[in-house]
Amino acid sequence: MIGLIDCNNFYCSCERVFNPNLRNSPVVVLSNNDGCVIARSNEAKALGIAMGTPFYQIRNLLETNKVAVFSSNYTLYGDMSRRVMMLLSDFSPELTQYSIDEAFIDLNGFGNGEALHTYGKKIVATIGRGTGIPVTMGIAQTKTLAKVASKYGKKYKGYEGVCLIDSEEKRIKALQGFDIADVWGIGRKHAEKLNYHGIRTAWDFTQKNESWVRKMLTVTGVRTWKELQGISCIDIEELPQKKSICTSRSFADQGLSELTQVEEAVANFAASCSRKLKEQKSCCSSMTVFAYTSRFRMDLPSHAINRTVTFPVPTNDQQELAASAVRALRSEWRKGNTYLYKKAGVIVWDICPDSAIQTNLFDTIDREKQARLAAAIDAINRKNGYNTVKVAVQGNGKSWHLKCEHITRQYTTNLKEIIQVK
DNA sequence: TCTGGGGTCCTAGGACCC
DNA sequence: TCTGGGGTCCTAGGACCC
Repeated sequence: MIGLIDCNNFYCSCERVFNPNLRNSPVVVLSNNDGCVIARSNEAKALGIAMGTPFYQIRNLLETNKVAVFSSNYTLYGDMSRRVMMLLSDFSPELTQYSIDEAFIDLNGFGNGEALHTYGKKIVATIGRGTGIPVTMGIAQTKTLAKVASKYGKKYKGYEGVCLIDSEEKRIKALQGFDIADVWGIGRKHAEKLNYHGIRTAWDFTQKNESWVRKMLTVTGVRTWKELQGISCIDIEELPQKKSICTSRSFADQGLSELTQVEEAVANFAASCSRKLKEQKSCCSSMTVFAYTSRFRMDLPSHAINRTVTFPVPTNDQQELAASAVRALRSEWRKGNTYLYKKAGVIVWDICPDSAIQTNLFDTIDREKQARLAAAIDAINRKNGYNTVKVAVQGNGKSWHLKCEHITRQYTTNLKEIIQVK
């Protein structure tokens, strides 16, 4: 059996831990730049606030209903997630973290029926007590069925946070009452397609034959189809290395029009990619720099910059990445350019371990010297904070900024911002 | 006026090889 | 007039996830 532990309305719950007076009132958390709603408490969902709604469109609704609004505080959420996962790891030798707020655990050998149910309740209670984050657990034979179970667990209070699908009768009943669009792996497009063919519930879907499913939804659809029947076939490995790493941001208000502004942004995104590469001990061989105008402003001229460069030798060097990103941007920048760029980013690809680098006979950089410099810079930054030492082109942070007018403190990761008791 | 960020996997089609 | 057969590799785009 497999258990799925899913934190309820995770970002909202994190904020509530430090603002307990909000425990029973509506809360939303906004995306970067205070752009869209990306997390909602149950009370906020009940007000009809949809996921992804632009903030400005519902500002009045939020005020009228006294909804607490927070800018996203990823430092806080990341740390709370770490705490949840740490507690959870005590309950099973096999834990696979699937996202910031979800993990699968292997429950084989932990009994069945009532015993398993009791064990689940113990997990939910322990995490709730240890972190203040409410979680729901779904238990079933496959990951996809565990997802189904956890949705039932969230929907009906009677389950007290743990829903178990452990018999053929329960499986059939669960699938018959489950909208196909809510199945893990079935997105909007696939749901439309299946609806068109008369499939409304997960059960309807399981009644089709394999070749039909393959034709409609390719091999990934077949996996979902099998999993719903209790045949486990989705493997989620702890990804040892990411295959691509991206850092991108939207810019506040209308966007940026000056080359120097976008350069500064792109240099910082490249530096962030360098840091992420180093965290997973890897280097990249190519990089894409992109910038584009707002896709919503039909009244303004639109433009997209997208340039990929390759490196002679795989690298994670902050200076090399930042310099290359800026060069790539400049090479695409049109003279007299007056576009308003709303978003930009840097992606690094072709990632390999930093221990297995193929050197280049025609390399012009003294890599040993550069590595010593980078190590010195990293050491200073580790001690004094990220970006204490940086490349000049990264600027002073004044050329562009993110909007985050409702951000809370870093309660758990910064001593200066620790919670105060009156 | 204002509309997020970061990933993975699969397929079709083009370029290229002999 | 008529133009093969069988591969591999790469990329862009579309689908999905949170």
